[in-house]
Amino acid sequence: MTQNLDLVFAALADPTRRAILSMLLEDDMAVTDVAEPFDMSLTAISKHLNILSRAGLISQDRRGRVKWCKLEPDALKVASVWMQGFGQFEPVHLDAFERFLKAELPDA
Amino acid sequence: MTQNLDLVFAALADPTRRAILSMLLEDDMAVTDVAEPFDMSLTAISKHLNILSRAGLISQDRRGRVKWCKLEPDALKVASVWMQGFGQFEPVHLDAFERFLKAELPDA
DNA sequence: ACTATATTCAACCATATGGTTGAGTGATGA
DNA sequence: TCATCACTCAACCATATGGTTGAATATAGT
Repeated sequence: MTQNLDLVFAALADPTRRAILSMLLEDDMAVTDVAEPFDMSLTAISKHLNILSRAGLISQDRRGRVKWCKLEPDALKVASVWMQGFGQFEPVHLDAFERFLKAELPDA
Repeated sequence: MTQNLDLVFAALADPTRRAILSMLLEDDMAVTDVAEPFDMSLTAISKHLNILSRAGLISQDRRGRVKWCKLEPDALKVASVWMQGFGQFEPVHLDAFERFLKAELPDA
């Protein structure tokens, strides 16, 4: 559990990896396409993707020679809930918060 | 900005530092008192506190020979907002979210 | 003045991180 | 079949991280 938080937060601490996550928000992508906008070797991107994968933030599905990367936003929830223990984000009210979201974002 | 996210997420990636933040949730503490429950040198804790401080997650106020550490939960907000860009946490609805919190938690 | 307390500094260590290059594997398609 | 494409592996490098110890600094109390 705490290990998972370690991995998630560590994964998010790198700007390249955060950028990758943002890209995957749009659509699933192949490793080569993920790498394209970065001024960095494919190997480096491959490593970043592994780190994101081990943290559970993405899943990778190899189809033929192409490995498709898919965002797994649920993995952020653990971190999000942890943070809600601080300041104005009270974990007690999570249920109410989710009801609120359902009402506000019916098709999200 | 992105630099700040780097520092905040990196600071949160260590279990000792997360534990320290949880402790400071209760009350402000002196460095020695923060260190007490950990099986680790005072120097190590001092370093952790510096990392938390540089990330803006705590402030340190030296009064005499004692340095008081204070939680700064607002620093988590940047990270929290960033995460809301994923999954069910839509940044667009932040204002509505804050109105919701004000209504649900009048004295938080 | 002296001693104890609170904290930091400096130097060091082992391991992790983020990057590189060059070679290797395996699927695709002409 | 054979070249190409998508990706990974292995080895390496520089720097960062998380920890240690022993000495240093500075305030507080007697």
